[in-house]
Amino acid sequence: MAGSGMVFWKPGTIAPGSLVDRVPSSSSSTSLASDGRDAVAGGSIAAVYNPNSRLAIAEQRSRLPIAAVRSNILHMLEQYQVLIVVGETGSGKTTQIPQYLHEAGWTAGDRVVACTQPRRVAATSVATRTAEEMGETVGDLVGYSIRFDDVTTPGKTKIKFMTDGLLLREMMATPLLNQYSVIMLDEAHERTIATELLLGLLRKVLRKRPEMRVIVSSATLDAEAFRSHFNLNTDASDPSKDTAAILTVPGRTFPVDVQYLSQPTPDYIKAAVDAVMNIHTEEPAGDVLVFLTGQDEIERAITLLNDRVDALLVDAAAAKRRYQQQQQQHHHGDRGRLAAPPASYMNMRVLPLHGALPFQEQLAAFEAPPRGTRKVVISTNVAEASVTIDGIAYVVDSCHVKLMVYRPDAGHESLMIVPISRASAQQRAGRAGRTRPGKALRLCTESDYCTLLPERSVPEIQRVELAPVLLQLKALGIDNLLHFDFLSPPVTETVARALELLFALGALESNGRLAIPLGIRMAELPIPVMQAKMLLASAELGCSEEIVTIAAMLQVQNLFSSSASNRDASGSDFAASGNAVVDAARSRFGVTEGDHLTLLNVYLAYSQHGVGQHGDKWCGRMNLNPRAMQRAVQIRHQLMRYLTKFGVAIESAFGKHRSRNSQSRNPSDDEATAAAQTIRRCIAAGYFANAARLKPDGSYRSLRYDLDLAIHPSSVLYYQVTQKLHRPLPPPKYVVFHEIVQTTRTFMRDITAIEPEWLLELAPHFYQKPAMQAVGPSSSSVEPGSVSASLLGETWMDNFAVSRKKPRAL
DNA sequence: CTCTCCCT
Repeated sequence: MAGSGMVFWKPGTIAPGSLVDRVPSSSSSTSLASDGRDAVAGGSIAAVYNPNSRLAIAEQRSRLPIAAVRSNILHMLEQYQVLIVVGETGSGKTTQIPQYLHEAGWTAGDRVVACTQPRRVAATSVATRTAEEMGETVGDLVGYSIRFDDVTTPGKTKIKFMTDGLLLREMMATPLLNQYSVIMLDEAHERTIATELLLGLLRKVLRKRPEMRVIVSSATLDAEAFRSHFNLNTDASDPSKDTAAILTVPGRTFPVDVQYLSQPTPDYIKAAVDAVMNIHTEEPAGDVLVFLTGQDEIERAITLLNDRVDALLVDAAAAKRRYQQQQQQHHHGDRGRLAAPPASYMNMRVLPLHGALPFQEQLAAFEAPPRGTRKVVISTNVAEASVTIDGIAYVVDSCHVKLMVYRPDAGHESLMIVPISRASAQQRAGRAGRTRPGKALRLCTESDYCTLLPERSVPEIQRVELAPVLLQLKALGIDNLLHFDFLSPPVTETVARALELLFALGALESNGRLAIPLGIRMAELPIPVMQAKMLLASAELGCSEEIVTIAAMLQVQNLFSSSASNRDASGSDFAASGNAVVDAARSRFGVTEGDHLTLLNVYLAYSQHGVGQHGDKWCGRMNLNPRAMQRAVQIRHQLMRYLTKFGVAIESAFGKHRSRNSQSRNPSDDEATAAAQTIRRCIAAGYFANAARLKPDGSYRSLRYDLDLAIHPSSVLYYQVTQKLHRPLPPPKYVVFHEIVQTTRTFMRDITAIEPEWLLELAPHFYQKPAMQAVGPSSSSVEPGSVSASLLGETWMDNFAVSRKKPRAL
């Protein structure tokens, strides 16, 4: 048999390595024949040394469901320019189709086969697996390309896995994607924005490159929509002229028995806990995966579950004692009826899984439990598609998800808990059937499942703010957005809002064309549009050094995190103490100017103490997430390269304010204040459209859409203006903010204090002074921010305040 | 008194 220690080589070539452990056997020679055939067809594998056993791989390859349609795929690609492959999970399409294409000669010459993935981990892991199957090292014949990690060799790499967003970026440099002979859009049914745009753009490219081929891998539900999107045949009566076709490949997963509640539940967290306990006491061994919507729900469920397990163990111990006593009495001649021996239960290990967890704690959810222990992973949506946990036999699904939805009527995003789609529910249930038959319980009634859940999820492009998307399209030469072939057209009002913003930022001319060079540069920068504007404005304000750092820091999430040990040490209540630790960590770097300068502080401290030998320890003490910081460093380098490309000098705000003699010493307080002011002005230059003014009641009002806003509790300003400080500071009169998120209230996140005059100076096209100034001193003699709102009342403030000009119709 | 999840 082909053990994993065996070594095989292609017949007719010189075998590499030592002969010591090479034991020919009859079974290996038969399989070598089929193996050899593939290798010859590939034409590029010279000698093969594969410690993972090339033979076993060849057998596995030929057994995959997709292998049965290998020749169909290759033949259909001769006839049709676009092929929709409907392949259920486990069909092997992702790893096999690129290999088939390579073997069939689609990579001859300089040509490359590309396969896009919605996620970075998928691109890397699938590349690794494909390379292994081909007996290659990743980066040679098979490579991958994701942001900050390009593992390909130009001229040598023939099969390239990449994120969909990166291929979209490549189109800016090479609009016809000339190096690629075939592009496979994998997981297209997920409808990420990048895939959505690629679908529209490739339709154009295919007309100009008749020799090119596109493969779209999709779930059943969307296949016909993809086919008609790409089919250029207008004559429905003559299918022989079709240019796109659908091919269905069976999947290979195990059956999952799906069950529903008999009654709807008012509390799916409690229902989930009941369900897990039921599985634990009634069902055979096998791990459980529970889908809830967020961190707080997960922590609540964990507490409830651990209590229930404790109670169960106490009960079981008591039952065992009673039973033993009964048995003893029985032996002593008591003739009473004997109870059945009490059930003995496995141990249970309950683990959380969500994005805010430190990396080490995330890993715990993937570790196999000890023998005799049942693992229960309580997860957010990450476990639906982004990661796979081995050994799951039971799924408990709340049938809800937390979703960010842009609301054009309100002009901001909303983080809502909504029912999932039936497509999502199927995907979640499938997580129980990857290695053996499984069971799934949906925490809703079957009739609610059929009537209340939508068939499929709303594509991302229909629920996000569109400014970056439209800017990208403009930069790719799509001037008339109305004529672009969106598979799912975006919401008209969202388009209007986005164009309005792009115009206000100066990225678009009044005729709707991309402004040169500002619009092009903003499109090139891989950051949100307001930050791109801020970064480019820093060139004129002389603070690019600091702004590039702030821009990089704004890109990373979960900067602060508290490890389990921190939480345990600091208090009894799991969730609350963890938050307190994070709050304390944040306040350590906090400055009164707000979150952007706080982020700058964090970065400066990190670059002094957080790198090198004891760097991670320092991060641990500061409750900083080292991976997030490393990513910020990478992003900062990338942004620096863009600035260099644009010819922007790297200047420090401190350099500007420091006198010639004082280069060596630390800046004085005055100098620091002046530098901070320059930086805040620059922040306002990018974020001017997101400005808010303090009201007498202590809340804020946005200038653009007249919304009532609150400071998000993650902001240093929240910390400073509440009783958390020994002596709370007065809240700033005017602020700009990075984003609005509506959850329990409408919050501003990432906030910086500004002066209102800056809005008039930096964005005179956007803001005006009010015509009427009823009461109080003239605006030029008194700084508005210095006037106490509570003293003078809101009417005065309103009359005095800077206000938003009427938006210009586009 | 808060943090679904991806991507350039």
